[in-house]
Amino acid sequence: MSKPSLARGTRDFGPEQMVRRNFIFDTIRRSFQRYGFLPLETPAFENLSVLMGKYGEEGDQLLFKILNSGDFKSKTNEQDWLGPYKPLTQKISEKGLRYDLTVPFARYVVMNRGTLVMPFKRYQIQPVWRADRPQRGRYREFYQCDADVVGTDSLLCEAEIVGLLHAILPELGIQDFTVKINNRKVLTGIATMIGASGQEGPLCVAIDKLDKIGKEKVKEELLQKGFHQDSLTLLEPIFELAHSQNPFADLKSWLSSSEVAMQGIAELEEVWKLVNIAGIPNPKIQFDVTLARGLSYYTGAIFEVKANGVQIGSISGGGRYDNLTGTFGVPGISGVGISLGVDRIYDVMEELGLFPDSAQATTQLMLTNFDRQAFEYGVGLLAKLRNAGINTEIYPDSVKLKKQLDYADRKQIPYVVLIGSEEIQSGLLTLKHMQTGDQQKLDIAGIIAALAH
RNA sequence: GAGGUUGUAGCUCAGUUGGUUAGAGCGCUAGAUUGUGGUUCUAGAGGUCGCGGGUUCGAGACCCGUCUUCCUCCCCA
Repeated sequence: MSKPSLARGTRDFGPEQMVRRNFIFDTIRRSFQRYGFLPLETPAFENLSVLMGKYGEEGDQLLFKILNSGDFKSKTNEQDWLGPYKPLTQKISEKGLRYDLTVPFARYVVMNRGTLVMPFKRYQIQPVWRADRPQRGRYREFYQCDADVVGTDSLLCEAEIVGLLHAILPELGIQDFTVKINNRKVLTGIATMIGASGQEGPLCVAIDKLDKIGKEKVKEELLQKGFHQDSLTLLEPIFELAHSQNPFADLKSWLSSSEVAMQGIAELEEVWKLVNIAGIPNPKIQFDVTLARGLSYYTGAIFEVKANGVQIGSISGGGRYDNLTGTFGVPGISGVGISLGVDRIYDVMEELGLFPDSAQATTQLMLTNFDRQAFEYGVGLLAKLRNAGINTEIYPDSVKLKKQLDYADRKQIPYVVLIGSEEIQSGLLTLKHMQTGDQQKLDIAGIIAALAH
């Protein structure tokens, strides 16, 4: 009785949207394969033990948890229901919807490490779910397109990611974008340097907002989070780096005492070098110390891609994680990957008017029919036309011609064939071009020839 | 998770300080046109006013709750 509705933050994709989305998926998939990545799919939901603790506290909260089926209540006692919700959640929910594709991938690698060809390169295009508040460009169900390499420390992988992005985005029509790159090791070094070792989490979150809220607000936030005034003084050089001509050199002199930071800088320089050798013309990469990213598992390079000229969050993000498989008991497998957000890319393309109009019509030719006899005659022609490579359909009811033509018009079908008793007798069918209204009498071979080119 | 905002026909929206039978445009259906769509004309169908309570003689309008929309935080694709 009640009106149907969509769950919050979810959407249907109609035929028109799907044609466009498939264009994006196909483009991304083609490039992934061209770079040697193999396809993988994992289940929509995982055991919570796999998911929990991988995305930080915030992430755990944003996980969609699945209520145990059956009598979940029987395994709890009265005290569970009186106490806080988190311990109770653990007792009544053991599974959750995946939050990203990287963690399930790490799980897969660990479970199949004996059989995988290392380094293992996989791509994965599937929806993920997050229980946060929907906004523009933010949904509770959305698709990610991931490409990851595990089992090698080579910084070529980082450079290849830059290459991938420079292959995919322009092919979608997105010419003006920036690949922001940073390295977690640099951030770790900075944290140690200012005497806030181990505090890079909150430090990153605050620094990340520099270009949004400005230097003073960042300092304010850090003080609130318990950083000492001395730390802030030591942190001062970071604010100059944003405008630096040669940021790597400045970083090196500032952080010379930190071994970790120096390694991070060396990695960054190597990535820049490899990108140049790889010959990507005019690479749109930018070093950004303030780039932090909240996902807690990153340990090396960090990426984020912004489409310029639109008010939509980042369309892609990624980085290197040294110990993601370690949390599943198999340390020492380093990985690096990138994730493209199809839904945001769609929004960007729509805002920039990058979708071609034509992509929509799939039917090229429709047969009309005036009566039962014409209907049967038309049905008999379908295979011939389709075998000739023409996307063909016949109107399924012998209703008024007006209605049939109206249908063809609305579906933007370019050609219609009129079949009546006259046509059946002569074998000459009327081919009508919907846009111009031109009609000509042709036999079936003539129609196929007319539509062939 | 915090704060704000929105919801009336399939769509976009009117609806006065609470007052009788809730409107328009577009779209839809049928006809004008028994073998010709996109233009025009005519007629028609379509609404538990998001949902649930409350105030009132009377609620689309006021109050409370809830869901949803969009926005700012938080965080992210």
